[in-house]
Amino acid sequence: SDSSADDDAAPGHQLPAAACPPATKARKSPGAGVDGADDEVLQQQAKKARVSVRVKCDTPTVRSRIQWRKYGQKISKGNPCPRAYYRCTVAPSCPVRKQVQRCADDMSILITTYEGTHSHPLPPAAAAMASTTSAAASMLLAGSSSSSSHGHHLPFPSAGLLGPTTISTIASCPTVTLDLTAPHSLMQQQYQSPYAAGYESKALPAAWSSGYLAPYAGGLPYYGKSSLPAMGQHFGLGMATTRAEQLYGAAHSSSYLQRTSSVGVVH
DNA sequence: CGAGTTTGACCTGCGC
DNA sequence: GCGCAGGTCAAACTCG
Repeated sequence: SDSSADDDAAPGHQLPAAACPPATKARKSPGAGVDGADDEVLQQQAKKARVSVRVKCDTPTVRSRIQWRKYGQKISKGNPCPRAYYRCTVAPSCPVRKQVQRCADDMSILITTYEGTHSHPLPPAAAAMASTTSAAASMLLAGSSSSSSHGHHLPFPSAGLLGPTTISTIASCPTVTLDLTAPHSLMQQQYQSPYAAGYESKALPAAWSSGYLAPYAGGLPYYGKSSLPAMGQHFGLGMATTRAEQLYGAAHSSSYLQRTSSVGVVH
C-alpha cells in the first residue's frame, strides 16, 4: 500500500492544480494547453475539481480560524444565508479556497466546498483529512474520464463510511459531495460513546476546515492506525480529536483508507 | 498596531 | 449586447 501511495495517489501529483496559479490569475490567463486535447481536458477538470462537505452544524459559525481567512461574502439567489469565501493563509500563494454556506432547506446543515490544492505542507491533522477529500476528488477525476453519468453514488467503501457520497459533473464542474448529515447505520451500531451520540456537530473538526487536496499528504505517515487519533494533539484542539472520532473513529478511518487502497482508486 | 472581518464596488462568465 | 449572478478586491472597520 505504501508503494501505491507513492506511485499514483499523491493528490498533488494526480491533481495538477497544485502547480496552477491562484484562481483569479488562472481565470485571467488560462493555461496554454499545448500538450493535446486530452491533457487539456484533464487539467481543466482538475482545476475545477471540488469537494463539498455537508455537515450538521447548529452553531452560527464554524471554528476554522487555523489557516483560513475570509475575503468575501455574498448572498446567493434562492438562499437567504450568505455564502462566505475563505482562502488559505498558510502560504500567500496557496490557491486553495473554501466556500461556506448553510443549506436553504435545512439551516442546520453547513455546506463547505473546497477548491484547489495546497502549495505548502500541512499539519498532520489537516493532511489526514486532506487525504480523504483528495481521495474523493481522485475518484471523481478517475470516474469522470470514463463515465458521463451525472450524480451517481460511489460503489466504494467511502459511501458507507462517509454517508451518501455522490459525484456530480453537472455544469461542467465536477464536485464530490461528502454528505455527513445522516448517520450511517454502521456508525450508529459501533459508536456508542458519548461522541457518537452527538453526531450532529457543534463545530467541525479543525482538519476538515484546514486541508483539502494536500500535495504533501502522501508523504506524511498518517495512513497508519495512529494517525487520526493524533489529530487533537497536533492541532491543540480537543474537539479535533473528538470530532474525528465521531466522524470516522480510528479503526474505521484506517479500514477505509486501506480498503480504498485495495480497490486501486486511492491510497 | 497588526491581523482578521465586513461590505460595497468591481470583474467575469453565462444565458437570453 | 444586455442583464444577472457568482466570485473577488480593497478600503474601512473591529478586535485582541
